[in-house]
Amino acid sequence: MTRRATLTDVAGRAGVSVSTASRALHRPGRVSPATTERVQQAADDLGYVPSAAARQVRSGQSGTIALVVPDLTNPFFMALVRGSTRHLRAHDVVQVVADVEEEPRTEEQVVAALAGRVDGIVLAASRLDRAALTGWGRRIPLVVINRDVADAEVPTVTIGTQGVVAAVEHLAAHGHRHVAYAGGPVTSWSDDRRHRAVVETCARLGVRLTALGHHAPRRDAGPAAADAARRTGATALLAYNDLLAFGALDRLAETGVRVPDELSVVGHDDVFGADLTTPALTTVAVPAEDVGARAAAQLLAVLDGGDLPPSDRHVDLPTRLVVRGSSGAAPR
Amino acid sequence: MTRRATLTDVAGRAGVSVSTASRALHRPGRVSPATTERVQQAADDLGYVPSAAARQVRSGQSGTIALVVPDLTNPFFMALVRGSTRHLRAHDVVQVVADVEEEPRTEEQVVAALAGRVDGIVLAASRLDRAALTGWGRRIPLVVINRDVADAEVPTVTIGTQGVVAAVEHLAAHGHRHVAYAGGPVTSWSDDRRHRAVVETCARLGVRLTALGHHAPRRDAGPAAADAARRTGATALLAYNDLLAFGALDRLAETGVRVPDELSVVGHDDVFGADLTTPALTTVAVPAEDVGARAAAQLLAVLDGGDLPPSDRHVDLPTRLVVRGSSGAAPR
DNA sequence: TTGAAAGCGCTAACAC
DNA sequence: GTGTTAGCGCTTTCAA
Repeated sequence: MTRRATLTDVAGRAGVSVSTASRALHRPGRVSPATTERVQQAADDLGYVPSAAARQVRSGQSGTIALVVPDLTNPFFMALVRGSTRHLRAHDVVQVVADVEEEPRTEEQVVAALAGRVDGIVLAASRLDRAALTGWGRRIPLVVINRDVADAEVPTVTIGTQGVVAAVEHLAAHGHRHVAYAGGPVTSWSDDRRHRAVVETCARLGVRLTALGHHAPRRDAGPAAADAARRTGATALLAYNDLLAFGALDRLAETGVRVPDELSVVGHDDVFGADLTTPALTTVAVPAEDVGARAAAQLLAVLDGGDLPPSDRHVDLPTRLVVRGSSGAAPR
Repeated sequence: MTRRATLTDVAGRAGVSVSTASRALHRPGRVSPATTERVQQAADDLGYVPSAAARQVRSGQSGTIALVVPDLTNPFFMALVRGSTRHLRAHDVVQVVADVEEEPRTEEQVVAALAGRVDGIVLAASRLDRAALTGWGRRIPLVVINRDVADAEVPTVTIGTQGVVAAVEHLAAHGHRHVAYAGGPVTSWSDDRRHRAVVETCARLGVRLTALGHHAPRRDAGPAAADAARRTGATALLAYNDLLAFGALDRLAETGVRVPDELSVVGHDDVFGADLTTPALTTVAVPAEDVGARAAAQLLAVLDGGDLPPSDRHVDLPTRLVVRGSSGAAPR
């Protein structure tokens, strides 16, 4: 592989000017069939691939948007990515996916690196602080998922608390009087919102609630959450997400605690694998693909429509409880 | 959001020339502190973000490579993506991930769209035919994962058959005399290779083998594979990948077939969730992150080294069997 | 139908 | 230390 062929090379080989070559390649019809043929042949011989960058310099548009997620190995974000990909593909927009591995530092760097090469960015569950978020919002079209940047003019897509509320109600209906909540990352807005909803619902139903503090949203953080839950004497454990719940189930099985007989466990997200565990995990289903698609749609709207009607600036998608085997009646 | 600010805007606001502005921003030290300060202030005020495209037109390099995978929702590819991401991040290269959803047509389009905007492409488990592959290999630096393009000069990273061979040996050692193999996609090179290894090992050990034909590498294709396996009278089912094995387990549980007592099941990839099933899935562990990282490394080597020593052009990474509960002694 | 030339945003010689 | 200028690959007037 030597230097990539340029349009000038193609034009030279075909014995025409660059402009003719350009036209032949992109506006067939404005050039004689014979010439078109010659140019295409030359392009083929040379393995010519048009430079998107050069196009972009002229048009000011890259035809690319970026989707930044905190953890690609979390099946929830995969689903989200897929929803976004599909929407964008249908609109001929190339998508860049970046995984920042839950690191705010990395996220900042990645956003900085991406800002100059894409037309807009979707930030999923961003761990950036509000100032950074509004700062970037000034420099490049932004859409955030599961963050509230209400006063700032950044469009958002969030997921509702219907599911967790239903989860608490479900537990209360099965006789649980004491529930433990294993929280997510400190910087997580979702966790904050979810936690509030749980607090409120427990209060309303007269259920005692113990907060177990913050946890990394990963399976390996689950065992500690399970142990903590057991120590509180709660009869049900509500986990920030399914990965955490998986880890809790691991630990409970290991220590011989029967689920749900001795402890009910409820996750969140209904990720791949939630129905593989024994017992299968009761969890909150989130329309992750929709979330991705809506965010992509919002970004495209901002990009070519200019401004979004206020009603569309903040989309909140509903969640719902999926009851499986890991939750049941409270002990005794 | 109006037009994005350009370097000219910044220079204008700071009252200096574009080149000074450029230097102040990227080569502090070659410009007086006072000027640097003014320029940076102006850039900040304007929310200036340098255009990567413009840079690229000059340098001919985008600092971006693409990773194309057949299915992002398959945890195996997620792991691969992560390995690649990490390697590239460490080398300051931005990565574009594209999910082509097992569609050769989509793959072709995506590659075409990406070829002009990235410096190179890693194709994981490409479904493109050999001609298309070599064609693209001529136009842009390419590395393929789990494909054999031996004669063409495309570097490859493949995974070995140690794991499946060990799986067959393990089954034979436990008294299985008849094994069924549920194949992957028709266009899958991995399936072909894996299948051959199974055929050979079975022959060597005097184990009867029934091929169940091709299956989509997804959970929803598993039930049919399970049914087919049962009909053959085989005592063990070797699945092309874990997703297929999960689906088979679903179906076996549903129809009351005990695993492994009545039928042993072995998957491939050891994806997330393989240890969540009951019984946990015996499977072949693949160093997916390594695969991604090696492919990325190869591409970078091609990109800046020019040519790769022949010994490094084709990397084959070893796999190993992980025995869990889903496989055991043959019935009676 | 085709060609010449300008210009997109940026960097790097090359002056001063 | 700073400004002027040329040119990266491409598209698009504007002429011919």
